[in-house]
Amino acid sequence: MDLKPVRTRFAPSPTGRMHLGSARSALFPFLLARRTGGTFILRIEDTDQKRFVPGAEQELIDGLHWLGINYDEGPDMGGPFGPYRQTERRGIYHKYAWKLVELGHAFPCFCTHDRLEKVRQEQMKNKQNPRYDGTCRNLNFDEGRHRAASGERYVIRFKMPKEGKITTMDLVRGPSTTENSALDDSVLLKSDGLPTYHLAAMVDDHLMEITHVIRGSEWLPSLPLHSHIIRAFDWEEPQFVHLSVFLKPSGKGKMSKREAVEAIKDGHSIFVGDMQHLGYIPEGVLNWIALMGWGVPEDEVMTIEDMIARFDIHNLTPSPAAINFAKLDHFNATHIRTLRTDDLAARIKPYFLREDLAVTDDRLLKIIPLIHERLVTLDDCLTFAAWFFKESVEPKPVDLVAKNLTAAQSADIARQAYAILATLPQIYPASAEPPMRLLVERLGLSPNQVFGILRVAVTGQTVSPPLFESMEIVGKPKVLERLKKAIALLERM
RNA sequence: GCCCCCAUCGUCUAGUGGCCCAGGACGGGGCCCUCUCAAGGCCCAAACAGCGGUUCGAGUCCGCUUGGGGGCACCA
Repeated sequence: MDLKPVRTRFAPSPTGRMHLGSARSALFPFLLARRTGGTFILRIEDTDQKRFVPGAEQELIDGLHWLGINYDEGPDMGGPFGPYRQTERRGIYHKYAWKLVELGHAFPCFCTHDRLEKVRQEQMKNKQNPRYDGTCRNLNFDEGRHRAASGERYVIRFKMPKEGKITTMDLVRGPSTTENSALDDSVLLKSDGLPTYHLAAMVDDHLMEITHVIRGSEWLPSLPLHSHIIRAFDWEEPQFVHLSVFLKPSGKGKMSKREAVEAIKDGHSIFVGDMQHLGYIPEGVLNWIALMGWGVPEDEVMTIEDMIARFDIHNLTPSPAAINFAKLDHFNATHIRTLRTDDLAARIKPYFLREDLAVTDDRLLKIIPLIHERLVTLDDCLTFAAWFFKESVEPKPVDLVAKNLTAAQSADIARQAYAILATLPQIYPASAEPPMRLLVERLGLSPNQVFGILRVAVTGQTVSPPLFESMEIVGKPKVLERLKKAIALLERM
């Protein structure tokens, strides 16, 4: 791969929540920039005042920060090519739009919305493609400038050539040729003075010296327009890469708003902002996102550093990718397993606190080794270990009855276990397990039956970390107290 | 309706004309380990959308069909 330092960007519009697609649109240009020792910038494309959502920009910034996708220039930190928020660059676009008019590649258009709408209806009725009808296309330059200066409402449209064709280039799909006659006189500058995406993005990418534009494939159809704009200015064209879209898990279509909300009920989400709450760690989420649309020949479990070292545009895949939450769980669990004990403890603690459990660091550190490899998401720590921080547990009596045994028999076993454990100075695996196994043998039962009773008695649940290690942490007095309670429960059945 | 893009196991993908009776990962199934649940180990099932070309030879190149996705705004 060519390793000349590149300048790449993530240019979201603050119109909603940050989802997987946005995250990947940020990740890949970030990886390319880091791979080549280049620069990655964040630019906010907020030229649509109607769809603007307050707080969306902050969610974007928080999301990037959480994922570890750090940018070198952006609205919150500045940089040599600022400002990085398009509404703050209004004057720039105005200047360039009129420059294009001067160059004969664009024209001011004074057509009203109503008239254009009627024309469009007519065209649709006649089964024609809806297009601008060219009314203002050949307006005299001075007249146009005069009418605009006198306060008449206008937009500036690109003057698309009527004939000829243009060949565009996408790095993962190769060249593509389009007939100019299929293209419209698109609006570049809106009547509110702000640019459309087509103008703003091209101007900014040029001014900010972007070398590689990595963006969603929804832009592919307008690439010919973008190429035309760039060539009209006689600018150097950046390399374009269009990422495939994400499909819903079934692979049938994009995920709808409703389906996105549905997913959260199953503990899954397509929104970056929900991930932490759901117990996902950035390493897992990042690995998952990276592998959708990127074919990595080597080991698929990667840290962000691995990704940087391996990233190559030529391994990007053009076909749409279905979201697979099972794979997210896999990567999350795998990355959790690589965490150091103290790191995991720090990450897990908030989930206990969230449930108002009295966590102590000391006990938490002892518990981690018992639950570490059992965690798929961080909040799984609650299902395995919440009981460690409770004064008492409330086992269901039926759970205390061992398989193929009666309540009375189970109670008797519990009494015998109690008697043995009570004689020990302390309870820990080496002291408690051998005598318990002897008991199992003497009774002619399976370890599962006997240990099962003890597990439910001590932890209050049928699934738990290893029994004797758990007992050690809880301590002898509590173990005996809980056993006594369990015996009482069994006797009452 | 018009334009554009895509097409290998259920899913994400490897594969750039012979190394492929197609490899890996997730998920699924089985076995082992085992105090539950995990983790780990071993094994199994599972795909080149179809049809025509090109070629000595095609998953790999070309065309068509089909299927899927995206776009046709003073939204991005």
